[in-house]
Amino acid sequence: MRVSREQANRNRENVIDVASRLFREHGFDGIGLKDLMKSAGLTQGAFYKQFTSKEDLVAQASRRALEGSKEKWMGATKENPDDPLEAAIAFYLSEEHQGVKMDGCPIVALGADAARQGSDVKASFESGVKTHLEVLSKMISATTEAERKEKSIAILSVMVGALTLARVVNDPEMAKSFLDAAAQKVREIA
Amino acid sequence: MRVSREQANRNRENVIDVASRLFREHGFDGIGLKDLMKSAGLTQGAFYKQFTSKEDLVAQASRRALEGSKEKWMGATKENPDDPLEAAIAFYLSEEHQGVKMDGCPIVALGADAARQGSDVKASFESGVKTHLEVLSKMISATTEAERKEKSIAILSVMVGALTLARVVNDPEMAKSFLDAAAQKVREIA
DNA sequence: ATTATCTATAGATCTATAGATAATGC
DNA sequence: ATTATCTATAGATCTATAGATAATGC
Repeated sequence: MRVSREQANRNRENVIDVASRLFREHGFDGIGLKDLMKSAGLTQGAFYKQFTSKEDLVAQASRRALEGSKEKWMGATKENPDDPLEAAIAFYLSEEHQGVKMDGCPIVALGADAARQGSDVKASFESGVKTHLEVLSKMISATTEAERKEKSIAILSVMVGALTLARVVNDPEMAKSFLDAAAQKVREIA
Repeated sequence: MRVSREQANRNRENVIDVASRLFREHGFDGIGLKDLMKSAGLTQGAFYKQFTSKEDLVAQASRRALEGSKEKWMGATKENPDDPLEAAIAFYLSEEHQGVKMDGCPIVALGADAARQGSDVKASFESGVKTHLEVLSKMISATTEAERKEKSIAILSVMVGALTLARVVNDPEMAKSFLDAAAQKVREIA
């Protein structure tokens, strides 16, 4: 039953990866440790040798999710080096992103949940938001650093807000109009 | 034990009011029917004579919360008829609103939760978001109706996004910088 | 007679822990 | 000898239902 240290580490990383996806899909309170561990190919009993509590996993999975999201943002620069912001708009404000929460932006999928959590979880979000803003700030034009910061915050806010709005309505056309209006304003702000 | 029809109606409305606040504070999954009913001065057993399921209450409490939020937006016009948008900025992008979820914007407090719910809950949010946009659209300038719509969507998105960001970080100064940057951009957009 | 609310409970699920097991690592 | 994982379970909590109670409303 016991596995090697390396395997145990792989297992732990896998649990964090799985949790980072399932939390985004169901919310922190929407999925239990039993199902999480099962999805990672383990049983619930193995959980507490790896994590001190569910909140511990919540914090680690949040960090993981935000790191993955930042990677996606950075990928936009690679995909379209001449206009990275347009590439970011293309993936972030897309109908696909609206539909697929599991692999999407954790700020939108879990922002309301995170606001109710303790400082460990918020620390994961804080450092993730910070790096998002850093990546984003390199995609835009500005004459001063203050302007660059303000623009980055505004753009991330528009995108987070518009995706949130798009996801809470039934009407797909209304949702699309939110994403499109946000895309247009992001271009104007940048 | 039985109460009059009028009292029963008052009780039901009270449960919806209480739920609209406690859901915003704890999330749809973060508070149970027992505590909800207790906060409304009733016991859990009375719940199912008034509601068909917890999801039913979730949908009704969401509608109630969004109506209250719209009222607050409309109050901004009364408070500062010359510049209603500035009044809206003052209450929405404030540190107080960042701190108090229970009476705050349900789109921010419950957006991530609502995205996971069924079409009844989303219908509550859809009609609420629509009316928010209508109120907001009267606070801004525009040459065409399309521009007015786009601006309204962008402004609501920035505000929802910035408040979300402000609530998921630990650092109060960072949070304030999000609210301030958003306020500035909202003024520029309008 | 009807019914809004109460107490009580069924049955499922939640987090966390206990003890057994079997493979690792010294 | 240590320990990662397993099965099993404790104790709390969740949604929903059942049946009793007492006041309303006809």
